Amino acid sequence: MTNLFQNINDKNIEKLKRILKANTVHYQKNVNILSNVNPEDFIAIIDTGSVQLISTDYDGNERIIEDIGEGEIFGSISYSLNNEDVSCITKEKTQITYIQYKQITNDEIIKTDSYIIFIKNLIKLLGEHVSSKNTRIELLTKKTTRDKLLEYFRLQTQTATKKTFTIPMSYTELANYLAVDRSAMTREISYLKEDGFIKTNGRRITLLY
Amino acid sequence: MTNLFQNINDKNIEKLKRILKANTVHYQKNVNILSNVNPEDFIAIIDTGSVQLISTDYDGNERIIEDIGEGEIFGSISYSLNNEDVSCITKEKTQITYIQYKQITNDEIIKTDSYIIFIKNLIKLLGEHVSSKNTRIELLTKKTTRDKLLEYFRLQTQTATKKTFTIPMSYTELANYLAVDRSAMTREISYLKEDGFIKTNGRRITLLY
DNA sequence: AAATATTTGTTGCATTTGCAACATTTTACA
DNA sequence: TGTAAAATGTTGCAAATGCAACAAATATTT
Repeated sequence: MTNLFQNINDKNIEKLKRILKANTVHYQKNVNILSNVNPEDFIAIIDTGSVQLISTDYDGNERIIEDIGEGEIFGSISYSLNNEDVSCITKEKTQITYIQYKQITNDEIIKTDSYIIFIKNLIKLLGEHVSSKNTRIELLTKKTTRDKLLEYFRLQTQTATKKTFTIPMSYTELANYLAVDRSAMTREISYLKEDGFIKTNGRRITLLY
Repeated sequence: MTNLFQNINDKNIEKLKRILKANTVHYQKNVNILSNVNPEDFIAIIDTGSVQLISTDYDGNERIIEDIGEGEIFGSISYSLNNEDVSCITKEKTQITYIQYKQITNDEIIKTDSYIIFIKNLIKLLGEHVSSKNTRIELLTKKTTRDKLLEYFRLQTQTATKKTFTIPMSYTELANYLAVDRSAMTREISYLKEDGFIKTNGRRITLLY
């Protein structure tokens, strides 16, 4: 995962942040932070901690749009607020740096040495963003819960070629991510165990095929 | 929708393309173009025409990842090929310009006047990409076909505040986009008509609420 | 450490959905 | 323009899934 300031030394990061008029804010846990942000286009970088973007529709149903962790970005370039009621809640103590979108191409910054690296990082980061959205769409378009789970498991093991892995979230969150009913998902996981596809130990899953 | 070369005059577009070592290729209809592209990271811009990204899983099921039209971009920054078999098929006669990702920050280009505008356009375009993915995810995470349809209809009318609109694709493609069975979707549309929610005339739909 | 909240697992039941197999209409193209 | 191909509409049926209502196990907080 790319970090917005990777390959830039600390001194230059500070310089960039100053020229970008970056604004760093600290939050406690469970704070709704979007209500504090001015509505202009911005990029937010999570320095430490994590947040969750949640939308609430007219029926009051909450839906997790995105989980955002350390080093990741979010903001108006990466999602539109539509008509929906989107809130952003810190999941723990969190530090966030805000950059106004329009500052990314201000007169001073384009003369800065590390600017090119910064832009490269930003473009790469946005690309990774699209890629992770595509992954979720791939999962969401699977027809059955079983197919969603098996594909999710496959993705978890494909990089490491390992047959055992630990899911990086709770089963409740996984059900949300896959957009299935949690209890129905648990049921399907039981069937997968019965059918000899997997073995589980808490959130640790071993593929038997 | 942003165009990668918007706000740049033709002369400068040519200059940029030259410095970016852009490569323009013409294709006939129904050609699999990804097989002709070298595997290095690239951005592809559709000058004219349109293409469809299709993945085929191990079962032979085809799934439309994305429809890409005039002025839009695709390529290795915006999706990863994973382990899947992704092919890119032209839907009509199509002209595509390829840019190597690494050229975006080459030594010569960063001295070019229109570079900043180009970068701005690229970042905006990538943001719009993420945004459209988010929209689809929002739809895919709705629980029932009815909810998916009603939300899709709402999104179609929200900008124009009109109650009537024409869906920009076939019902077959819409079913794919929403990841539901086509015939079941048709059935649900019938129910929506029965229940007085909508009125249809081909692909022209009027909301009655 | 006790109390509270959250997560996980289970299951009956009703609803929703995919699937299959059509007929019909519309569109593409040779 | 005629023919083939694609899109649309319909419906019975079986399978998958959401929902509800729990109990039990973990985690978190005070």
